[in-house]
Parts: sequence; C-alpha cells; structure tokens
Amino acid sequence: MTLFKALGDELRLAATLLIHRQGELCVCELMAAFEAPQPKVSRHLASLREAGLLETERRGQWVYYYLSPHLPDWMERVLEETAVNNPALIKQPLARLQAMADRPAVQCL
Amino acid sequence: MTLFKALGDELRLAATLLIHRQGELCVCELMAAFEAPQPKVSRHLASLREAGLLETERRGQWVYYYLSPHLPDWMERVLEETAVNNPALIKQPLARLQAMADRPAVQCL
DNA sequence: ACTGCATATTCGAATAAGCGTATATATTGG
DNA sequence: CCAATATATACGCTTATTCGAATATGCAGT
Repeated sequence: MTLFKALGDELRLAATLLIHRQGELCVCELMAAFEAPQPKVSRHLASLREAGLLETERRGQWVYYYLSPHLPDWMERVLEETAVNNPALIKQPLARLQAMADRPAVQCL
Repeated sequence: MTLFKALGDELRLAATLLIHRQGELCVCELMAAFEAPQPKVSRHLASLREAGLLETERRGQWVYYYLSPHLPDWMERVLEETAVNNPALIKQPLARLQAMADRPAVQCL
C-alpha cells in the first residue's frame, strides 16, 4: 500500500488534492500555487506518478499532471473524503493559483 | 494531515486495520500476528497513538490498543475503504492471530 | 522482597527522504 | 542553429525514520 506513503508528505498531498480539484495542472502552475522551487515540485510529482496516482501529458513545453484514470475507485473515494474534510489544505494554494498571471492555458476540462 | 504519514508504514497500516477489525488487541497479540519483535511493535503503536489514531487501556499486565473513539468520521471511512479493498493486508496476520496459543483473554467487546 | 512476564524507552547505527544547487533534456520561436 | 522557457535529473548534504539490542518500568504471583 504505497498510497499512504505517497500522500504522507504535505506538499504531495496538497498537490494531489489541488490537481484533483482542478482536473489538471502543469508544473509551473503548481510552483506558483505552492510557492515552491521547480525541482522540488518536479521531484514530488515524479514520485506521485511512480506511485500510480498521477499521469502526465506533454502539451507543447508544458507537462500536465492529472489523476490517473486507472486509480481504483476506493482510492478516489479516499481522496474525495480527504478533500471534502480538509479544505484548508488547498485554500491558499488555490488562491495563489487563481491569482497567477500568465497561466499557460485556459483549463477547458 | 498526519494521518497518511501514520499509515505510510506497512506495519502501522496493517496493525491499525487488524485492530479496527478485532476491536482491540494487546501488544503480544500483535507481535504474534505480525511475527515482529516487541520493541518494534511497541514503537509503531506508540506513534499511532501519538498520531491520535489509537488509544490504550491497561488491563493487568496487558496494554490493549483500540481505535480512538475520537477519530473523525471521515478518517474512519478512509480506514473502512482501505480495509474492505485490501483484505490481503491482514489476511496472514489474522490467521496467525487466530492460531495463536495462550491469547491473554477472550475478547468480549 | 523477589521472580517472571508484558510493555515501554533509550541508544547508536543504518537507511531513507527531502532539499538546494547545478546541470541536462525538450520544445518553441526566431 | 541559437536563445528562451519548461521540466527533469544528478549530486552532495542534512535531517528523519527505522531498526536491533539493551535496559527500564509496571504489574502479578509467591
């Protein structure tokens, strides 16, 4: 059960919830949301992908991360429970994301 | 969100699920279930208690661990989802527990 | 008080995680 | 091909976790 280890880091948990909420996000958006340096964000995203939680899609120069569509239902429910009951985890990051200038693209999904 | 860090270790996760399933268990029962040395079990239980997941009650020479009655509902649901969808996690420990000779007491709750 | 059993804690060593800096790779637009 | 931007990875370092062995504590029975 590598799920809980993957979510055991605060940045990884919050990033996962933010991505879940937003549908997909690229690295630079997550950098802005969490005010974290790029290598740090990339590394944590990589480990979330290795854990099977996230998948990626390159679109131009950007790499978008989104929840794996192969996530077992129960894991999605765990994320859902966590998101619903811990809004504070992503409140500020979400605000910073929405205040971000020059977002690479409009999210249409 | 210390929940996921607490459950991020395999022994801690499995022990929590086993305790959840059995109602309560003492240290020596968990040692038998997981074939793990006593200090290891004690330490992990201590960290689960510090995380607020478990509480203890001493009864004679034994210390029984059980899920904290103050656990938020959503955390209980997370445990429930995990238990239902990962029976393999506690299958062998449960078998060893049931095969254990000289269990300290009959569980009546 | 002493012994035995159950549990907790301490200690030092080994391992793993996480970080920042620097560098590599990919893509886009001249 | 070159420069600029986005992302990934490598490296060395620091800090956290985890462990086994040893020791301490707490309770029960004699």
